[in-house]
Amino acid sequence: MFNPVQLQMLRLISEAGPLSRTELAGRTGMSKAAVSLLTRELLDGGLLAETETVRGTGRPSIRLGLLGSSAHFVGVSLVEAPVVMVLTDLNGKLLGRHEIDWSNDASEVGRLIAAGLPALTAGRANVAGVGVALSGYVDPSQTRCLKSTLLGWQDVPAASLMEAEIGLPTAIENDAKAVALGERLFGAIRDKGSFSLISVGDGIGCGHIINGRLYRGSHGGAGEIAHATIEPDGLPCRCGKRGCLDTVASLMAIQSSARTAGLPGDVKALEQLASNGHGEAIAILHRAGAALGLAIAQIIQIIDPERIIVTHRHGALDGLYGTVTRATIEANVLPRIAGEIDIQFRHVSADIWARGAASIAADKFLSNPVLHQKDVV
Amino acid sequence: MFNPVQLQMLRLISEAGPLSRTELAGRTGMSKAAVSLLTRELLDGGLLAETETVRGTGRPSIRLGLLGSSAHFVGVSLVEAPVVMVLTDLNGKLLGRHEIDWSNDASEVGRLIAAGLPALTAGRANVAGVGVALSGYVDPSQTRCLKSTLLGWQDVPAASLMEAEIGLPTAIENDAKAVALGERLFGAIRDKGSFSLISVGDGIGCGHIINGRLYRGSHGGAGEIAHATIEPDGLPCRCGKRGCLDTVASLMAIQSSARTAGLPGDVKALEQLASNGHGEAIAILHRAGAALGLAIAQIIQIIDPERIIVTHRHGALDGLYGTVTRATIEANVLPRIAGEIDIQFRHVSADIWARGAASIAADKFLSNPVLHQKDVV
DNA sequence: GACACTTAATTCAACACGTGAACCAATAGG
DNA sequence: CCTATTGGTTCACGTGTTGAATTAAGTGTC
Repeated sequence: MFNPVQLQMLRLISEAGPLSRTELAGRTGMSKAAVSLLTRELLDGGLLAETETVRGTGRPSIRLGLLGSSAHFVGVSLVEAPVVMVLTDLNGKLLGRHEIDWSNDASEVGRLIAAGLPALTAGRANVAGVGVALSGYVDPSQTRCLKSTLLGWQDVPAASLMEAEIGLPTAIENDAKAVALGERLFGAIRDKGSFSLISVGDGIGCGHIINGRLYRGSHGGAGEIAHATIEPDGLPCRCGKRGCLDTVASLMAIQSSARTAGLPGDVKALEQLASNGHGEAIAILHRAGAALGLAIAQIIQIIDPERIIVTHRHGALDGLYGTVTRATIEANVLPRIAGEIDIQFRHVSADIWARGAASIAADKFLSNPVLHQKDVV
Repeated sequence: MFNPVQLQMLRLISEAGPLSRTELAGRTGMSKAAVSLLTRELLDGGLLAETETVRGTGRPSIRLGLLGSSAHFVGVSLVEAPVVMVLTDLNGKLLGRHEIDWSNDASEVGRLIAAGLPALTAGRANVAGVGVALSGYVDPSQTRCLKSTLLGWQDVPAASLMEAEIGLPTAIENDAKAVALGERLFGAIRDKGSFSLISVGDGIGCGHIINGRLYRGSHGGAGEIAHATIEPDGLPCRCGKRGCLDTVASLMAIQSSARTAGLPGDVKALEQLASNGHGEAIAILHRAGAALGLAIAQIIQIIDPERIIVTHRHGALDGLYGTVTRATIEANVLPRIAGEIDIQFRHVSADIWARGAASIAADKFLSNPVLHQKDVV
């Protein structure tokens, strides 16, 4: 339908915001004549719209922006209960939110999603696709779940099963990878650079964006730092190994350690105790921070990204845990690199998974912008 | 000069060996008509040649292969003394070898290279470029050395300085990255996949090929596992940190540990002692293997490559060291991933650096196949 | 306020490139 | 010797892109 240069234009505008035709000509390397023709098709197709006119010397330039309403995306988080569905537009703007029941049966999930769609979309048409984030490994085509312990899946064609119920193009992806892509496509870091996003929650996940593209690894296993060995001969992990990052630094692990020590499992309470000088609380948080920091340092040493983003909920990294994490990164990365890397800690809400999932659908749409029949249901 | 499709054809043939025009049409997506025209230019330009005719049913197909002699590359290893220069053709075939004096002055190195060229090339024309491998960080344009402890360089425009003396396009690259690219371009793994190459020698280096391309990292620091922390609170390292892989697993570190224990510094001798049950020798080698294995496991968990190649000299990894390395990798990678990854240990000679360096020049040539004036010096 | 100047965007004839279909070439097998 | 089969070439044609000219829409100046 659209040619590769047009797709490139959509990506450029998605990254940089509205651009004038002349700017597009410069960035794509096409002539102004070509841009004029190609953008006309995109305008006619309803994907772009003239947003603002910028005045300077000479004729004002007209910025062309993505027409958000040209396509909507549904993102579903199968990461935890309740299952959150969100609706976004092409710019990543959140337009709706809906919760549905949990299920670990793919077809049933599909039915629940389908049933939730009317409430979510509130009559909005142009839903271009559905993305589902889940904990586990996903194949390169983003249709089969190779393995998910949480869902009890092993080589399940989950996307196909759901798609059969939903009637819209559906793709699945690993939760952390979806969040990383969400940051690239819908978030603050929309450039062609490289970053790794580490999400700290009940578990720990990581997704890499390399040269602007989601890097999934050869077996969908890139970024599996939760089961990287951080403490050789450490605690046994449910994965069968020992001393995995997950056994020390995840909120679940911290909670478990705290309870064993007769302390409250809540991280905030633990941080409070630590700030009052409670030795055991300090030890638990220090150990978690040291482990997470070491793992992040390994990532930096191995792939040297431009940025590291650590997302956390409930302010989990606002206290000692975060401080030790930062200090440990600093101490275990070569100084000349450490100074160059932008490390951000960021609060996020529970909806981050669903938004990331929506970005999976949006990414597919930007590679093949076809609107489907179900528009006017 | 040549269009992108023609460059793609050169890469395809470099990867897969000689291909017929029909095969090229299939792989590039071009029509047979286009391939016929485009290959003719490449044949006329002297880059391709008809190599063999394959008979089957129907008209035999004529394979087109890279004409090795169409371009020659000089690779120089500034990694250790003596400085080795090699001459290769476009297929990576070694055509010459020459040693020159060591210097850490870039212009002087340039003069030494220039002086060595006649002996190396032995009258062969079409030298398209020079690549130099060195220990340190190199900028993305492969012209400036940002930092090299060994050479005492800090932000030195080394490639430009050398080029001024040599009169041929010259590029520099980190040693391990050059070796990894050499494997991709000249070696056994010429596909578009992903692998990490770990080179174990006096020091330890690592280069990543991701989706068929050298991944350098945002600051040229990808793969710096030598200074990844493997033993927190371990021995101090010259980089200022503690417990770096380099302090435990490099041949230098092993040698140093052995001498401290009053044992021979040679790895072979140490392996011999270990196989006779010498406790201290076993401990040193075991510790090295555990460290290297853990570092490789981290790489696998973080980037999930298709392959890991560990290169070593003097058979350093043939004994206990290698055995422990393998076992440690196995024990610290998620089983479902471990089983999927091809891990190879490979003996290499000292010329591997220079050959890798030549591949840097070859890679540039394949992106812009222009032969330069100096041909007929 | 008329005019020159500047930059954005469009139009249009010219053209380069890739394609499909037909054609020629070279072999194996009957 | 004929046919089937596959590889490779030729050529008229169409599509998509370009450069130059043109139109458009402003600002700054005297």
